[in-house]
Order: sequence, then C-alpha cells, then structure tokens
Amino acid sequence: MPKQTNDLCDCRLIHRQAVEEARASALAPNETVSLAQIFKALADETRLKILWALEKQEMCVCDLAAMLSLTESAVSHQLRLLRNLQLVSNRRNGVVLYYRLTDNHVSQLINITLEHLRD
Amino acid sequence: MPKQTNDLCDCRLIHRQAVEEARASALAPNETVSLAQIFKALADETRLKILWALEKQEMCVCDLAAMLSLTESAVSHQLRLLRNLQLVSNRRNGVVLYYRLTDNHVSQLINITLEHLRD
DNA sequence: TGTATATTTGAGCACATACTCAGATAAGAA
DNA sequence: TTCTTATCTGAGTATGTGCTCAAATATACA
Repeated sequence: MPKQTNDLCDCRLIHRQAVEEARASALAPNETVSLAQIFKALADETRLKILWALEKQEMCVCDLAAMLSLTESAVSHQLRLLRNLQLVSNRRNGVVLYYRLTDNHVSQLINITLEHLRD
Repeated sequence: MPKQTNDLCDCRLIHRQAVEEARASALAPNETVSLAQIFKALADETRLKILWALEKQEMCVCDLAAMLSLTESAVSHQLRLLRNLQLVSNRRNGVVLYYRLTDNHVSQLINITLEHLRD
C-alpha cells in the first residue's frame, strides 16, 4: 500500500500541504503556454541578436540578414515568429519593411537576464 | 555583379551604416549564448511551473512531481538543468533536498512577461 | 552491516524547430 | 502591362530536447 492517501497523483507525497498550496497558486494553463511561447522566442541566438539590434534602431529584413550573415529567408521566418507574438512590429516604405520592437518589455527581459549572468 | 561593394556578407545591403552600427553594438558571442541558455530554461511549461511554485515556497523533488503529475525522474532532470544555470538552489535535510529560487531574477522575468501578455 | 527511501543519472525514443531551397507575393518603375 | 527588387511562404532535413525506463547514489535507520 503506497504512503499517499489522496488522489493528487500516483507517486510519493511528503508534504501534502505544500503540494496543495502550489497547485492552488499555480499559473493558469493558458498563461503557462503563453509564457513559454514568449521565452521560446527569446531562447534562440539569432532572434536575440535581431531583438538586440532592433532595440537600437529599426532595420529592414535585408539589413538584418547582412548583419547576421544569414539568408533573408531565414531572417524572415524568425521575424514572422516574433511578429506573431507581437514582440516586433513593422512599417512599410515602398517595398521595404522596417522592423522595430513593439514595446520595451523585451529590453527589460534581456537586461535583467544579463544582470543575472553577472553574478 | 552584385550590388554590394563591401565584405560584410554575400547578400543585398540597403542601409550599410545601420548594419555596421548594429554589428558594432552587438552582444558578445558568449553573452548571446548565455542569454539563450537562460531563456531556453524558461521556455518550457514544466520548468515554468516548477519555478513559479518555488517562488512561493521551497519544495522537494517528490512534492514537485506530485504537483505536476510527473515522474520524479522527469522533475530531477529539469531541476538539474535549472541548477546548472543557477536559477535554483537546494538544501539537504536528511535524504530530502529542498529546492528554492536562487534569487529574484526569475520572478522579475516571469512578471514582466505576464505584463507583456496583458496588452 | 543491511534495508528503505529520496534523488540522481544515462540511454533511447518521439516530437519540436532552425535553417536551406525553390517558388510565390507585393510594391514601384519602365 | 512587364520587369525588378524586397519580402514572404511551404516543404524538407538535420539537430535539439522532454519524457520514460532501468539502474545507480546517497542518506537515515534498525
């Protein structure tokens, strides 16, 4: 007979109250998904370089591709992902699309993480 | 003959100065790698749930496994990853290891991202 | 010592994803 | 309209990763 006496899960359970409290204050499922999506967007070196560059100035796909030594196709794929998450926005000038950060949240996230790394 | 007249890369180049500025202020390669590692750690629902729970109170592997309805092995693998990045720390009490957040940077990152999602 | 419990570890599999390539759109100029 | 350029898109491929399973450690206790 297992030690646990409730229906929480099928494994050992040492601190039942802690588990219940943690479950009670857990993030909503859709929040968890959305959070993970944003952090996934930041969890790639190419996209980080793009975001860091756009923090300084707006740039077009072609410039970003030149800066990164990547194909414009690769950059465009990444920009679509960032755009879908509203991390970047763009404005059109003729055939050229200029991308920029949508707001300053991304800068904050990167700077806090840089702070963490310096410990 | 391609339009470009410099050695920056092998693709089109519209705003040469923007590219050079972006390259000049780019993140150091090792910084980019480290940043991506941290964000990768946050880019998983299971790890986000773990970190969110540990923000409220310290918990052992067994409790986290119960809370998440996952095997202790799965949780342990994730904790090792978080530990290697110094996002979580632990203290031993007998055979039980209690995990906690190392500092408050993770909370800041999650809260800023939640803020971004509410727009 | 031997036994039990909490956690860790390594290997393997299923799934996700970053890039390339080829082709399709979109806007301006001739 | 046709041509050119900037960007986008879909499919395919190679690499990375989260989980499970089985086995190994580590600590406490008899």
